[in-house]
Amino acid sequence: MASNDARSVIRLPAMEVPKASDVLANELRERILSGEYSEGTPLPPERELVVQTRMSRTTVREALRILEVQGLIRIRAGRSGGAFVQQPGGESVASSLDLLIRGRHLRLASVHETREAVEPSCARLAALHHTPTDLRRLDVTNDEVAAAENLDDFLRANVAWHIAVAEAGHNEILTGIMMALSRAIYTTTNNEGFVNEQVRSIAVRAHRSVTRAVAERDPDAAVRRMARHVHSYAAAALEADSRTEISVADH
Amino acid sequence: MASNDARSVIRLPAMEVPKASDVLANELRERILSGEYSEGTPLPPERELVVQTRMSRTTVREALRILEVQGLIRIRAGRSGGAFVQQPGGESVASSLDLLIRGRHLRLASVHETREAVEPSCARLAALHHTPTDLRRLDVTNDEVAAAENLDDFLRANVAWHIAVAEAGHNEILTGIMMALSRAIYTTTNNEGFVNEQVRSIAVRAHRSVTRAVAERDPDAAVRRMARHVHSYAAAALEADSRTEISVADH
DNA sequence: TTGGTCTAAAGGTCTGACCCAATCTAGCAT
DNA sequence: ATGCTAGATTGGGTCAGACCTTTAGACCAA
Repeated sequence: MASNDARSVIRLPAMEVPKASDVLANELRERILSGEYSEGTPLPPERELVVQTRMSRTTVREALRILEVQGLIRIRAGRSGGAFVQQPGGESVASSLDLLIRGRHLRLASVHETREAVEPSCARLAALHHTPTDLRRLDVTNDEVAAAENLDDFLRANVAWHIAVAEAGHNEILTGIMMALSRAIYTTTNNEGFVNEQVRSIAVRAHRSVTRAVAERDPDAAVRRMARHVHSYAAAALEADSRTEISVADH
Repeated sequence: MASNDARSVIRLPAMEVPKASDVLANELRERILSGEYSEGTPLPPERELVVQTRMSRTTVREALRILEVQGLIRIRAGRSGGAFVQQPGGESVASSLDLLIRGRHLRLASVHETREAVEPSCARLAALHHTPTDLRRLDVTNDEVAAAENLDDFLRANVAWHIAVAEAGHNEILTGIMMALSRAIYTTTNNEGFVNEQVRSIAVRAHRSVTRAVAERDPDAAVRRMARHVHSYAAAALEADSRTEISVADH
């Protein structure tokens, strides 16, 4: 090697040869993210993309599949089907967080830690930015929490209320994070049976007190009350299954 | 519609017919997430999966592509290549958050809001859970911040320090979130030119004071100082480009 | 009205071939 | 022996073309 150094002065950097499907996926992704195509705009049919790009249908389809998994397009079969542009929403963040949590077998503590970090801030933003519609939704969902007759109903309504708080803050990033955390907590708290009548009535009261702070646009109180609520809930859940890892969710 | 209600009492839910590639992807995903296969385990070659599943290679490949995008496998070409199991890491969360931020053209304020919500808690966890290695890394990266000679070096080192704080907290969810936020802030703060000598030296001092709190295992101080630092940085950045949306990152 | 049938458009799947990349190995040259 | 090069092998990447399935719409028949 060293003896060849003088052979030519030309030096080239290490190069990467991207896959064809990635090239197409990247191109389309940039266009979608740039906002060039608005929500719902149909991409050309696969066979049309084939003639335009001069790639094979296999390649085109792999590119579309990539974008679909990333939540950037939605694909429907049948006549007038095809690929339609879709701006990514909180769900894609939620599902990737979900994979992280389940795949790493993260301890329940990590999820609750994160929630304790995030949710009080959601309450704060909700107090600052909520609309009348948001307030109504908080009341409605908390009524459902109070009216729940079995464990599953309770958990579902509980998640709905917490997500309503996040959405009242009108910050889509935090909302996406909360959706993911809620899903994880939902699948773990289920089957645990630590949710008794007492826990439920305490939760309902805590929710009401947070809602009041939000309605009165008192961010500090909202933070304080939400922090206390989440912390005590986490402590109870952790005590109920100490040192347990998250079990695989039933699909 | 209403007149048809009486025609029959029978009600059926909307049904979904899953795609073959999704079926395979789901099957493999469940197995990977369950921990049945450890990190690095090779999946059978595509052609082998074809004979085992009696699906076509196209279908098998689409399934593998899905898992690859979700960060559950890594695919290498060439002899002794193939698909290898990979537990999802923070990067996949980061990239989906990145898509959300870029795709929705979220206001810079949203990103900073989220960061102000998350990062103080990272500091708190760092104060509680850090190891000697973590501390050293905080010092090293902050020295790089101080030594940076141009804007790009500064931003890079700055991101590295903040991620080091997150990792010192040993919570992978928060780490993933911080990675995503940092990436977004990096691409937006760049080109803005509000980072002058004064901002930089203030940042270095703030980092040192947070690091001290972490080293002394004083969670409250860590939270307070980090909150102040992040808040002032956000205020400065927001003032520098008020009411501006995130520009498309250069790839 | 209600249901059947047909057609066209579009995605979903299959087959089989060939191309490229990475690795291993046998054999040749020194 | 040593070292290197030329296949051989195993694997993913791409292509071309056919056929199946799903859906929308139109038209027809009871």
